[in-house]
Amino acid sequence: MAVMTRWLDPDEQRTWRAFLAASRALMDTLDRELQRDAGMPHAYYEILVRLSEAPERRLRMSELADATGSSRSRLSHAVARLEAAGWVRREDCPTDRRGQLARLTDDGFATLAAAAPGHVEGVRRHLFDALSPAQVDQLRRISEALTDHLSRA
Amino acid sequence: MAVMTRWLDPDEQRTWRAFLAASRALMDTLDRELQRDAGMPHAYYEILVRLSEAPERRLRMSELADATGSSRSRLSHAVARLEAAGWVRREDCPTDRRGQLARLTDDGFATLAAAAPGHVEGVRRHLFDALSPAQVDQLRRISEALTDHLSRA
DNA sequence: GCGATTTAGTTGAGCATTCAACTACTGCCG
DNA sequence: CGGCAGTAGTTGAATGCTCAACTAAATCGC
Repeated sequence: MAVMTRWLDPDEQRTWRAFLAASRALMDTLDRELQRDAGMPHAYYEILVRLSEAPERRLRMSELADATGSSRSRLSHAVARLEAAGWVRREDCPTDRRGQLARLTDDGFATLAAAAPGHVEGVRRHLFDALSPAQVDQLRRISEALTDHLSRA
Repeated sequence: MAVMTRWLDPDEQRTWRAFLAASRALMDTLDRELQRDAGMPHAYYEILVRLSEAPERRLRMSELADATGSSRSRLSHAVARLEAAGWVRREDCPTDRRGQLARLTDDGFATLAAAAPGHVEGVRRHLFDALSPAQVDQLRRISEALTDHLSRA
């Protein structure tokens, strides 16, 4: 049962490679800036952001994993590092003895607050300043369609 | 000299997070598929693709690094692994004694040829099938604007 | 043509991520 | 109740990436 491959036509090829190059370049740039200015990779910054927005600045490990689009294992390792840095503390979950809560410490919050302006400025300069308002809107719709599609599969 | 941070408004925030989630989910999915089906990460696949398209299936290390948007160091490590797998061979550059050429072996080409249909199918299913033709066009323009902007900075 | 700078590429250490295996607890179904 | 499938999270090994330091060769400037 030889199934014909639906190859990419030249336009699709160009789009795919452009997307690949752009998203990689953007993430690499932001990651490098954040590492330089705040001493943490972007993935860790995101974890701190999500915690800072949660009630009492704490979340179940699995909710945090979902929120950051990370695997359980990755999050476990990451939180271990963040805990060693003093930015996060682990707490037992009162309602489920298997569960753990990650809580953002004051120190972690302060570190995040110090890093945020520089990082936001980076996102603006490298992403939004390159796009028209219409393109920003298009990018949002495209991204949401993509996420939606991927989560259905 | 306190410079006001240009914070993201709610729309921008939403766009940024959607983009982050979508590109990460897409790349993770394709990476996992490629690892499962071809035993290599997406970055390595890309290296093989670029080599396969080059005259005599070989390129200078630095051109290959540029083509794949990778650092010199990363490429060195990657080619070392690809060489160990028997998919790439290093050759001395005849015109610059500092230089190295990476050449795709027949075995590497065969491996690539075997992996390509599945991977292309994945790109189509996870990316293009989720978007309208207009969105594909928008995504290309956005990506090209972004790359252009980033390379100027 | 000779020293200083730049460019090409590699290397090793340290960090991040993945995968698979594992423990411990919950909740369901008989 | 008792067993058992599913869920929560961790761990260690293997892999890949980053950064900084390094070697070696080309090129620039005088």
